[in-house]
Amino acid sequence: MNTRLSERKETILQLIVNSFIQYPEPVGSKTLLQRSGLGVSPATIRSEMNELERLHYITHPHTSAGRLPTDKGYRYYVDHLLGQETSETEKIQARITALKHKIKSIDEFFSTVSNLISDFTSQVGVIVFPVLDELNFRYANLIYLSENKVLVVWATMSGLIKEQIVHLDKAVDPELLQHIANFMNQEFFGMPFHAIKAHMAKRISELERSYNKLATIADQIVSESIAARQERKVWIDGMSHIFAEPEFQEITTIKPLLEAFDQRERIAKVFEHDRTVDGITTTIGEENDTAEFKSCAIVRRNFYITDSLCGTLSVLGPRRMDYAKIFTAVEFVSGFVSNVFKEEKLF
Amino acid sequence: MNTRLSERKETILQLIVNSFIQYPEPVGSKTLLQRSGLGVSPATIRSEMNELERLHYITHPHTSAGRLPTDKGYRYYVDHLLGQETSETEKIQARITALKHKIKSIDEFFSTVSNLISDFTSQVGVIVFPVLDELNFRYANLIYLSENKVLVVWATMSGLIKEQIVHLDKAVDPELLQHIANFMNQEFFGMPFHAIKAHMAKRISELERSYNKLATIADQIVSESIAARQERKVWIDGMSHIFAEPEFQEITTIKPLLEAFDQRERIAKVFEHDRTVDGITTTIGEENDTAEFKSCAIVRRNFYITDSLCGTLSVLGPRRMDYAKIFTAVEFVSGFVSNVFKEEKLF
DNA sequence: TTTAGCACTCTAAATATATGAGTGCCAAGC
DNA sequence: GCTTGGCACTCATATATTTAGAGTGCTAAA
Repeated sequence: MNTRLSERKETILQLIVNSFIQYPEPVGSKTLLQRSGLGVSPATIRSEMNELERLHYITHPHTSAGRLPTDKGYRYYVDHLLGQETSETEKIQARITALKHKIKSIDEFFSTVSNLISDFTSQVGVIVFPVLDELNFRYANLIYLSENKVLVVWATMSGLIKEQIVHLDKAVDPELLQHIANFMNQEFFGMPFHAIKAHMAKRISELERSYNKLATIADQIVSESIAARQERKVWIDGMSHIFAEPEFQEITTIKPLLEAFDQRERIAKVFEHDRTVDGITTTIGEENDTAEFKSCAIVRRNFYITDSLCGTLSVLGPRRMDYAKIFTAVEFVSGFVSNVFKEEKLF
Repeated sequence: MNTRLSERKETILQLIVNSFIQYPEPVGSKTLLQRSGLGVSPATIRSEMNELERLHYITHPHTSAGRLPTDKGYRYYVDHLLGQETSETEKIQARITALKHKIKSIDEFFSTVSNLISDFTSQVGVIVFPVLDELNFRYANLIYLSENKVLVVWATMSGLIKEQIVHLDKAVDPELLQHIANFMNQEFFGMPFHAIKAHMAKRISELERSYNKLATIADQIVSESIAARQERKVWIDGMSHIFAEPEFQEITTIKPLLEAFDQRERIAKVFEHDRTVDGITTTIGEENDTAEFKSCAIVRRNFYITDSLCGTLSVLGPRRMDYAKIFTAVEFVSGFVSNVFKEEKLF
């Protein structure tokens, strides 16, 4: 399975993949020879191709067509045949540096970053930011809307703001709300949101005697807005790049993709990444669990907010992608984002 | 120009538009006769059609094809021939009522509403919410990030939260920030954001002597985050409905649409509406200024936040739309949204 | 092991043909 | 003076036919 191909087979596979990435048509032995300085005849190439096909690295759509890579072929290419292509790093670096001084809000920041990555790669850029749950509490602000409606504003240590309306069972007045807010800000500062519910439960028994009402309401606010199901934030950019790809020139192929992107919550799950995975991951074609993306490849890379917490930056495109270029871009940009959170202390 | 057509011409135009809305093909005199109980021969219909074509209400793509409405035809249809179709109002009403008790945040609320309207109409739903500028100040929160970086959180009276990072020219400490926040909250409460800049300028001369530093920094925060160009919020839902429309079955026709939707700020401008316009507005085909939407129709309706301030709820679809159904949906849903802001005092 | 030669395959493009829905116009009829 | 049946004409769409050429696999010789 994991055996290495002969050197010439590797070269030919690499040439086929490169050719197919550049020109979206199956390539034949003769054309391949022309495009590379390979010192053998078409017939030789053909017999090697025959072998590669037998091993399922390449295939051809019909008898008289050229060869193109299979998922397995792409996989081998990505794992073994990808030369470091450092061509465009300066360009990326330049735009990233320019960005550094313009960060205005997390929302705008990620919106810009997803645009950046999509621009560099000419593919769809997706960023998934972790749920509130996994972030740390900075402060809460409670705004009186009516006697049983409160607008709750949560701020995280990393600068994310989340607001939410809570319908209370008991009536409140603005003064009591202020007390509750003070209480929360004292109690929860720096605490991860997921720990708050439990902390609240512990404190409530102690409090109930003296501050019955305060405790009950604070508890309801925590239950309904922190403990309730939270949505991850997702930024998607450059969906129209899909139209440039020759494999997506028919509505029947584009439609499912765009429909999938209409479902943000699902997209968040698909593009999220295990936080323990460091470095770039690629899933190619059938390796993707999501039906809609089985004709695509996804390149993912975590960026880090704290040591234990991360978001994911991804690129989605056709299997026929310039992986070298995309790897460089993803590596750089995700590194930049991690930096913003860690070393630069921008948030 | 604004003259009324003869009754029979109106009937025929109406039949043509209705037929074309239901079946996306030009309709001929014979087919039209079959589909309607019109008591005249095809030849008669043909001569009437001829007349209607001479008056530019209908056209035909080639000699041997049936007729279809022009923009002018649709316009006449929308202005004069639209019967009240009250068929689905209960269904809409039901889903709206169910929604009322689940409002959690402005973001989620509009995300749900745009989904609702897109669902009812089977077209693209767009909601534009006014810029911060036009809303009223509730409170500001200043969070110390580093000695010259502040996270500013603005809350509006209507419950919208906006956060922004400001890079300060002068260094601050958390205590000073707290003073500035207190100052702002006292000074600006209830004031429309667009008035704050001027108010600040007026106060700064009085203050400068005693609170030099506070005033300078407060001024910078106001200038950089309130006075700076603000983005309207936009929610778009149901873009994949476009794929169901027969006039958008080729990538060349879909691509420009989706590319336009990638540019949020532009979309906001296109779908925004003059606040003085009350009631539904329709722009059909060439009536749309935006090049990308000249093959579409847009139905817009303002909803009201205060007497002088409003957002817009719109539906975008092909010219060949079921206007009656869409008018009903837009009317109901925008009415509901206005209600949420005004009478129900949810925010 | 490599290669030239050759018969064979199959798509894609180009061309030809047929179908039929729809039109405009005219002369006859109510 | 409308209305209508009849008829020649038009033109997009669908189907069938042909052609060109890129590419293959196989074989036999180097």
